Amino acid sequence: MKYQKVSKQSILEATAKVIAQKGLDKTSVDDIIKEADVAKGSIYFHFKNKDDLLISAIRFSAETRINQIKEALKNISSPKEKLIRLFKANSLMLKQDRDSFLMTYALLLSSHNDLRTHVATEYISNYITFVAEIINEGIVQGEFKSVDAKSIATSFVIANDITGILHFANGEIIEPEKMINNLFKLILK
Amino acid sequence: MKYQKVSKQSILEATAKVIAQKGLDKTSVDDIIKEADVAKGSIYFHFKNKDDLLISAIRFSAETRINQIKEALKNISSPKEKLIRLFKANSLMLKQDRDSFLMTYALLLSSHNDLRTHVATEYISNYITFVAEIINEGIVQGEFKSVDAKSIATSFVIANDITGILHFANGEIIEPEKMINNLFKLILK
Amino acid sequence: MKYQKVSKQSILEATAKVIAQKGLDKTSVDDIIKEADVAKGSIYFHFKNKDDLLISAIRFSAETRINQIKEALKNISSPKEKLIRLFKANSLMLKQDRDSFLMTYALLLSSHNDLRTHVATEYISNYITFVAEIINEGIVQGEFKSVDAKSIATSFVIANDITGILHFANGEIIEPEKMINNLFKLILK
Amino acid sequence: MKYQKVSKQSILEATAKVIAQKGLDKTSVDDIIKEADVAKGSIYFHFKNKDDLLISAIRFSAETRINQIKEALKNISSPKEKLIRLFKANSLMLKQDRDSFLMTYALLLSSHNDLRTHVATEYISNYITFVAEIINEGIVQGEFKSVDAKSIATSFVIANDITGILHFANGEIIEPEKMINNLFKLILK
DNA sequence: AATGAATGAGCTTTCATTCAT
DNA sequence: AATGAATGAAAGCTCATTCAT
Repeated sequence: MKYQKVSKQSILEATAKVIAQKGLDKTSVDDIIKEADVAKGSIYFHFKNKDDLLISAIRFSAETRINQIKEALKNISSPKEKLIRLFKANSLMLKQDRDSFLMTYALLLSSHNDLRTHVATEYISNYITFVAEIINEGIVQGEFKSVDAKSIATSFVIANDITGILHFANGEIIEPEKMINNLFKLILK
Repeated sequence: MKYQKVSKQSILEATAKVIAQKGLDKTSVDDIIKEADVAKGSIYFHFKNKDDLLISAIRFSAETRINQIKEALKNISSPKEKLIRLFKANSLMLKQDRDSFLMTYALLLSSHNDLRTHVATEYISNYITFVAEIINEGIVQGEFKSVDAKSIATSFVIANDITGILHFANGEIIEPEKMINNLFKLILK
Repeated sequence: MKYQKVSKQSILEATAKVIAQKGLDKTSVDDIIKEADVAKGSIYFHFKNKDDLLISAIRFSAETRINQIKEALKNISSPKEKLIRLFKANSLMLKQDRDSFLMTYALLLSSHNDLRTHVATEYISNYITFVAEIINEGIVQGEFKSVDAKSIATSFVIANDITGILHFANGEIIEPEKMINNLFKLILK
Repeated sequence: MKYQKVSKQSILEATAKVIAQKGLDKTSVDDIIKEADVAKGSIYFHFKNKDDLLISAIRFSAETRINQIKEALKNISSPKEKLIRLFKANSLMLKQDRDSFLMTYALLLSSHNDLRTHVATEYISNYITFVAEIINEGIVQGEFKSVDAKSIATSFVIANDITGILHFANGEIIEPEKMINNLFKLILK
């Protein structure tokens, strides 16, 4: 391999892919450089250390997901319709890249009070706030019952993601779509 | 330290504590023996290897929790009352022993399709089934609306546990009790 | 290699030998374990890190030297005779194990204000003080002129060691024995 | 930073400074480029490799020092006065640029029989020869006792430099000026 | 049963050197 | 000439596991 240009983003994508394949705690820097086809030193030129790389990769994935969701909701005005589309988009992404979700939650639960947790919590907090806003719109517009938006948003988002991760790992847990539909009915007027 | 009797249970508790403190992938056998105050060899006398220890620790914590919950519900007949007590007991345990919950979910999300995931999923499956049965009773007895019990149970259990773990790590996520109350209202007749 | 007993001292000796062969900055832990015939992990069981090992090895060598010197002076009462014997013993050791001296001074000059310098300075300080005491005795007993013992001791010890190290590396620098004899004459009455 | 002219001299000075600060075996090319504020490639344009840089740095420092000394002795005829001035100039340089002395001796003692040692020894040899000539002049002119000039010169130079380096690092070793004065008295008629 | 020193594969990281720009 | 991203061999270190006591 000879002095090719290394892009930070391609390292991040390779990292996310390897984490997806091997799991967070079994991913080695060697795996990543093989996948990204870069020299080991290049990793450490672009990232402070392995943890920095892992966190950056997961943040990158999470941001990509959020952006895709927001893209899917453009031009939709009905909050009800928005929520339906949002969870549909989320489910689709879960099926296509379950590992990206797994990574985020694994990171979230990998320890606490440090940078890792902070990055993962940030994503989930943002996501919940975004969903809560839609629910509040729906309440104002009369589509949804008068519920506590934050509570509902929190349970929807977390239950949906985790159920999705587990369902696609083994059939013991029910389909997230079925679950979310049944929850959804409860807040519809 | 000289030839003390080693209790398996104290190793399991130490394991849960260390994983909760340091995160799954940063927990070493050395950390565990320091916390448990036993010799390294003793770990390998009582457990086949590190993974066996981790899995045993999930099983132990999960069984302890389930038993405590069942104990708390003895002699209660109203399904509504049962659910209230169940989530109260769960919250109490979360506050007292967040470590054990964190470990269970950390292992659940630590990798793919292996024994760890299986054991953790088993616990959650059992728990969900138990809650779903109570909900079904409540529907039959007319205390709850006619909902899909499995869906509701799944979302309640998962949202409650994860929200609890996150809430007590940092204030960014709402209180699990508040959330579960607001969810609960939705299924009450 | 199978679970043999590892002695700390044999590691220290092997380390000193490797430093002697390769030089302080080219000595790797791999070199040391090959020489000592122990596993890498054993090094890190007995020493905090590589620097700790190097410093310990050099301290060990320095102490051994000082003890040999003191041994050589036992039962001698004349300060003049003591000094002669001391520098003879020192020269002998220098010829036999020039590298042990080299190590000490390399460490001394390898950086400053940290543990390394402290250890090396300690040895030299002790040695100088020891020589100064002999000179003072000699002054009192009338064998030596009335000189500043500390100044003379410092110059004798340092000039002798460094000249020895350099002389035995290449002939460009004069023999330490010749030099010290000529210095010695200057303080004799 | 964009296309500034790189001066070889500033790299050499930075090298001496970094080695003095961090010690020879902990000095990296990265440290040097940061100190010199030049690009990494520029080092390898001006020097064949790291060892070439180190050797050039000794040469540069040594030549600078020798020239300064010779400058200080111009127009002085008395050997006694010459020696006094020489050690005064040396002491001044040591105080002002201890780095350069430390580097020279660190490299001198860094390994065996290689180019580094040779270059450093060359400097010391030259210096000793220069001092010995002055002493011989002094003997001829009747200012000094009839001593072995080379022996005295060797001990003066080495003891003075090393004592100086050590004294200014920590107070445990006596002042070089005090020491050299006491030595000086011994050869005065 | 319990202990803890010993093992070594495999990990993360460093760093002298190269080279496209 | 100068720059700094890219390279990869080699370094230091960790840690699950073994086993003599």
